[in-house]
Amino acid sequence: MTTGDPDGGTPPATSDVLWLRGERERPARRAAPLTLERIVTEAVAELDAHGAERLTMRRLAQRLDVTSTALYWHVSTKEDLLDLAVDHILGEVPLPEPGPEPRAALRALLLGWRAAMLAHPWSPGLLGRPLLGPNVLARTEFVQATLTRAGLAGLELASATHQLTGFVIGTAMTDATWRRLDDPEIVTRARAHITGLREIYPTLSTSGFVDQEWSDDDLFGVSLERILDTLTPSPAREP
Amino acid sequence: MTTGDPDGGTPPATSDVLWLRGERERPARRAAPLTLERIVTEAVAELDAHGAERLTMRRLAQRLDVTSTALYWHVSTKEDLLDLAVDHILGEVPLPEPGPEPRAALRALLLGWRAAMLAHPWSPGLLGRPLLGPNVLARTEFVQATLTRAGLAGLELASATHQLTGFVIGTAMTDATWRRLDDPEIVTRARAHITGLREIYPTLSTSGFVDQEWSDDDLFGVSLERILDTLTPSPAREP
DNA sequence: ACCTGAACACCGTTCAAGT
DNA sequence: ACCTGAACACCGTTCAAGT
Repeated sequence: MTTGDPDGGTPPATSDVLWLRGERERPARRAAPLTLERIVTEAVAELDAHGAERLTMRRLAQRLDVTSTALYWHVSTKEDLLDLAVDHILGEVPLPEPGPEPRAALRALLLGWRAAMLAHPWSPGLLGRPLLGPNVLARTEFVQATLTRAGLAGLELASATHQLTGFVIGTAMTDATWRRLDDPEIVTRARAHITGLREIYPTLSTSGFVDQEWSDDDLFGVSLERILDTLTPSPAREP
Repeated sequence: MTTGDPDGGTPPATSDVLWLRGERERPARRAAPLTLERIVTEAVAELDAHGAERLTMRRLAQRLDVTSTALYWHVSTKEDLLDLAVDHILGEVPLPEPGPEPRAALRALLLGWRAAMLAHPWSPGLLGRPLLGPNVLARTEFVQATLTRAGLAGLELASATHQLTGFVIGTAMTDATWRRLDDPEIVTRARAHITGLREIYPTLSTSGFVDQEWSDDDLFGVSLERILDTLTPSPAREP
């Protein structure tokens, strides 16, 4: 291999001399080459910044300083890109050490799962496509492996997995809805709407459903413990 | 009030005589007047037929035999229309008689909730907006009222509501994904994809996760019972 | 191999105008 | 009050062409 001499062909015509070329004619090398990874990372950034409805191929391309059509060399469709974005953020979910305590491991994983989704509140709404990315599957594998270690099998195992994943996804979906609102006043209006219909919604308007006595994180926390209670040996609870 | 004589003014000019007007000149009265209700009903029909991504204001208008811009007189935005569609199908969920058996009432309501969503598999994906329609609220009111009747209050009530609604929504979301697929072969391919990576997903590929030993409805059924176990007095179960 | 430019067939929505 | 028609400012995606 020779030293870097990329263009060993005929010398350039004298009409093209480096020192005579204007500043703007310099290679102006792109900050980084366009790769699938850069595209996905930037897509996530755009989604975080402006939400799902504002992500367009053209805006994303602008961010990456290329033509929108250039993206199609790396990704075959916008839907594929969204699938990649979802799996990408699920990669942020830490996989706990598979220690000797299944319950703690499950709790840690599911709290992390929820945290990742709510950190990117556009993500729960994008879960309506087959979740088969490596990061999702790794997390699901972890859940099932841990449940197996806890002694579950067959229908009990399947049901437990169903319960846990359904629960994280469902609550993330509804909780993300409220976190995504740009106008916090809508929450107050929603509350007023329900309490204003006290006759129609007697329980909702008086049960604390509309108050924010407990945060959604608190609620998720205690609910998760209740579910884990039924799946793994648990500390004693009063009936 | 006189008998029907809508136009009591000057008689029509002789150049305009009923019997001389061509067939095509007849009023050609629209099948039905355009109302918000017809719009929503037809939107649901279009969604059922072709899915969420194919619903456009123009296609919907065509279905209703009007201009797309006519819709905007009745509905202020497409998003509002989708909110209406979601609440509309939730109206299909039967509200059980609030009999003396809370557990049976909850089971019936939640099974109905799931059934309605899966009957319109585009709906779970549209749950990312504040659910404040009358039909959703009525169902949520029912859940909370029944739980209250079962003796829950305060944090326990809030957590139970959170668990149940999160669970139905989350599982409906993932189950609808697979029911929406036009190509059933994708399921087989998904299965093959996981079992093909047996080293990476040892549990998933051998636990029955990919087999269809239990239908998603079966899984929902038993999981729901497990959750209800923790919320209401339940028949004895072995530990 | 990788990117640009032009083009196609659409979108949601606004608004003046008709009846 | 209710609907049409034209128009605006976009979309995702394809494809020939450049380097």
